[in-house]
Amino acid sequence: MANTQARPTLADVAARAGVSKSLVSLVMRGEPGAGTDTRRRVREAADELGYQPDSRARLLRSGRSRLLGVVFGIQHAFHVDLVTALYTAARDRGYELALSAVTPDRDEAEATAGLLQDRCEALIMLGPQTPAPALAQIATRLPVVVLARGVRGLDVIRTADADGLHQAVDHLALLGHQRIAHIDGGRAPGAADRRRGYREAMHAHGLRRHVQVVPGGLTETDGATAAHTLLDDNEPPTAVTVFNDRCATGVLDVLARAGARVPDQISVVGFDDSHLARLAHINLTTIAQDVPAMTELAVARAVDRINGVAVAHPTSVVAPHLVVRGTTGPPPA
Amino acid sequence: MANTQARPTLADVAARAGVSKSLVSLVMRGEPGAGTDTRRRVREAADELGYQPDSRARLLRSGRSRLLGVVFGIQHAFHVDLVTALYTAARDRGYELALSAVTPDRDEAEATAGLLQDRCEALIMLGPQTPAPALAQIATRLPVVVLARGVRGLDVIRTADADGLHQAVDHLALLGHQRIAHIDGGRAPGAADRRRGYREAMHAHGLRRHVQVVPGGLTETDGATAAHTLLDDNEPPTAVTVFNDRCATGVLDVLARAGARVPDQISVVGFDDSHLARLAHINLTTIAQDVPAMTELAVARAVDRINGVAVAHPTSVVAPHLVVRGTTGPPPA
DNA sequence: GTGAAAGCGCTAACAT
DNA sequence: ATGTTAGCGCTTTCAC
Repeated sequence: MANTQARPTLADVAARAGVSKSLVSLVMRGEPGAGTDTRRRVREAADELGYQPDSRARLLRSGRSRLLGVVFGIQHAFHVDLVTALYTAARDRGYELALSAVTPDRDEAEATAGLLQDRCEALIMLGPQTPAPALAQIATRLPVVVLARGVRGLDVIRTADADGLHQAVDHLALLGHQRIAHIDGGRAPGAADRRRGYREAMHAHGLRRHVQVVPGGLTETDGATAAHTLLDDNEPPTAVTVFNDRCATGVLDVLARAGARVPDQISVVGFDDSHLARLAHINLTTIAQDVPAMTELAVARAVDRINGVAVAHPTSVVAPHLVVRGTTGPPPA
Repeated sequence: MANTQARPTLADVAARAGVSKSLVSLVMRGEPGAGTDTRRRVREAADELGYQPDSRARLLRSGRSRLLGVVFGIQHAFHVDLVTALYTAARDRGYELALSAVTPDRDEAEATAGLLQDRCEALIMLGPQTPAPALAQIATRLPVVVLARGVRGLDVIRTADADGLHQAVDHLALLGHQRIAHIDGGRAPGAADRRRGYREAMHAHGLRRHVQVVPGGLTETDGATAAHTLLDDNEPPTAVTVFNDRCATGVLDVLARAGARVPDQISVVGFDDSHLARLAHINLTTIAQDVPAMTELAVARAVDRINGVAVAHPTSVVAPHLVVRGTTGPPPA
């Protein structure tokens, strides 16, 4: 249970195989320039000793870490989805991820500082709350790519939030809904754009007088509160678009307890298509953010910056799309 | 936006402050042995240059990383709670966390391999699925602490799962319930012990003939399925203990949709006291795992092993406790 | 209280 | 195809 023996080094392997360190180095990295027989002997020696290269030393010497730092909110369902996809995207381009979580007890500054010391080659920040100037300051030291939040002058990958709400309202209007409300995300990243999209779409459908924006937020609790507000209404809406899926589950929960049948009495549309929405018993109609596209763009952008490739447009906007599931239907007769 | 300038090194700071590298090294680490005035000058020079020590070089030289590797399932609500607390526990002992997530596309072996290369001084694995022999193999290379799963011969920190279910059944029996069912966790870590605790407690209360174990699982979907099974019953139970909170939310959701009032018609008890259970609209009565105690023990154990401290008992068991919220009450008359 | 020198494990540049 | 040398940025002796 104790690990008393010191780890073998490259020199140990070299001695055992009877060759120089350089050869071992080449073989371990799979580079050409070593004879077939030498190759085999080195491999054997390494296996026998249980040798594992020390990435710190390796990266210190080569001057690169091939590490992308990721700052994310571990409590956010959608961030979890993004991180999952980022792992894949990074691996495809030969990079590793260094995760640094924001928790109630560990703020963004602390999470970011850790990654800077690890000599990540770039930072990918998910929906950061850090003020734009502070982000810009960090960006003078290494490339920073911001995901899911708009920040002027920085590399940003984001969803066409307003467009998403157009799609949501279009869908509901087509089903025949008129009294369509929006539970918004307050100051959360993307909330302003989604609110705007909702308003524009309502206007476009001639439903201006039915516009109703209810204060909400990012969490289940925010959704629950907003749902109570809606139910207290004399003439509650027949459909509601919600800032995100997590908030929408709070809404659904309160509706179910109040005996309001979904979608017969009221339709609900979420946003994100996070894993929450796909759960069989939730089965939420939602606006899907294109996670694979966003994460691949984010990694690609980070790598481009690392390599000094010129970038035409710092902001990339990804189209969302409607996913119809079980929480939307025609309005009650 | 490009980071053209090279990062400043310790030598740069030394030159700027007009002192030797050694002094700068001392000051940056907050070690004693430098004059007050020198200290100030060094600090200034470092700030002006925006110097950040290179952790790789630092650790390479000192032979230590002060890094604890954590392998966790990013999709699991309870793991998220544990990671959050681990950050705090590690910081209190002067360690950092290196996170490596298990995702649908990235298995435990891959997550673990990454951390081994980073020269973590110990590994903390949350509810690992890796077979015991493979874990033991890793443990020959560095200290491994397993959280939330029992593994013979390894360092384990776990909750007294059976005891937790005793408390749940006691609570329900005291309220007057007799037909108490258990939705189990299948092959999940801890599931067998919780099932056993349920059976024992039912026997202790003379409710042997009411024992009913329904197949469940870890996720919301598993809970939803199990709830349907219960509702199809001729004589459904008046109370149900569920493997974990996540699964319990699925149960609650289905019950609400079916018009079953909680707790008037049926009481529900979860397990974990994850952040899910505390949400105002869920308000789930549950068996709380003592997350601060578990994480502190885990970090303490890892640090003890790193320092070669003798450990009397490899397995530490932490007591859970009942948290009564809104989903339990007396059985229907 | 301060500085000079050695070297952590590895890769890169230059031999042979 | 193989070996030798230097040095990444830092901490650690050991002098002064």
